[in-house]
Amino acid sequence: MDRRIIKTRKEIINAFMKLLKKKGFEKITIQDIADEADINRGTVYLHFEDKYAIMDYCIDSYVGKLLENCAPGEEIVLKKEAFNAIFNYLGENLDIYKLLLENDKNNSFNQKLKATVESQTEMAVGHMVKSDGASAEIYTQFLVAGFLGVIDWWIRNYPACTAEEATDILFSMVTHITAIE
Amino acid sequence: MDRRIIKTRKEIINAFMKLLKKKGFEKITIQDIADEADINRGTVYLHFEDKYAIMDYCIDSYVGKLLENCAPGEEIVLKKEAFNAIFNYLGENLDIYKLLLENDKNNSFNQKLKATVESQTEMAVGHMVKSDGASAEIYTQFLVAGFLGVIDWWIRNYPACTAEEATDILFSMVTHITAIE
DNA sequence: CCACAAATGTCTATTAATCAACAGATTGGC
DNA sequence: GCCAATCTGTTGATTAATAGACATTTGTGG
Repeated sequence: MDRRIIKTRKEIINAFMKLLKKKGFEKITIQDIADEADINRGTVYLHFEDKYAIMDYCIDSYVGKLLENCAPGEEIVLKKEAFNAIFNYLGENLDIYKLLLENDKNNSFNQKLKATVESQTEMAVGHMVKSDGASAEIYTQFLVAGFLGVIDWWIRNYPACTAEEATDILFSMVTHITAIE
Repeated sequence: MDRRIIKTRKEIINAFMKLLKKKGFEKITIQDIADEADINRGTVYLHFEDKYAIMDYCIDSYVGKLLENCAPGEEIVLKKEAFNAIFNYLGENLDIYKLLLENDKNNSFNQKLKATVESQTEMAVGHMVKSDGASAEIYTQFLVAGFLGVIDWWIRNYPACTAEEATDILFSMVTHITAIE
């Protein structure tokens, strides 16, 4: 892709995140973003409909970064190393993810994360428990919701516990559940 | 001026200075600069004839920064605060100025600096010593050359002495000379 | 010494970003 | 409420940067 597009988009989201931190979503104007990014105001409109679209794009890309940084192309959940990688990565970039969650009124973050986690959990559950369709699906839904719930809580309430503690407790619950059979 | 020009030029000189530090002037290629700056190679040619022009531009702009940071619009030399400001600024950005001097085969740095220092010294000397034309000019030339020589030595040999020591010694010499009359 | 890779300098067509101007919508203070 | 200032969303003309291609030059290793 054209370098200019990549650079401009990066500048916009950097400016947006900076402003999100400084004054909160509601007070952000397109003008602000253009000024902060040092680009023409019209250029912002070439890339995004409005600031809601920018917020959405941010969530998208940061969820993407989280996933690709923690399990590039492989199964994400139900492996202890993967859990650990996720909590560690979140810990290192906590300010960003906290900011996103706090300003995410539509629960987009969880929904986007769920899309990937769900499909990969399905596969993992398919391998581990030999159950008929309905019961496997219940396992899956329970695991996914539990996992996402803990992630959400951990980000919002850090430092309620360390990444290691979160990993250990979460993983032990998952293994107990998948061993019920 | 168009933002794009400013940004691109900044990216080029940043890349150039980084490469100057990493591999030295001779080994730098236009290709390198384009890669490092993450811009198209052709774009470099839109702004500069060759890498010598970039080097020249760097010296120009860093001499400019030095001057405007130390005496914005006023007389530069023959005031203690000005001396102090110059040495302090140089000290804070020593890596850059050292790099420039070490790679300045044409003595451009001194020449460019001289242009400003000379004209302002002339004025200062005109006020301080009541001499006829020729003798005032000798005062001026002596002061300018001495000043530039100390600056050059100080940058190349830091930390031979602190900014404060350099300021004090240089200023005491200047005051003794201008008091000869 | 030759071959092959990399860098150069230049070009064209295309695209993204710019500025400036606009009328209409919001907002905050008096 | 109203005025002024700001922000919005869009436009059109212009300019800078892009990718890609090209023939040429440089320079390094076999």
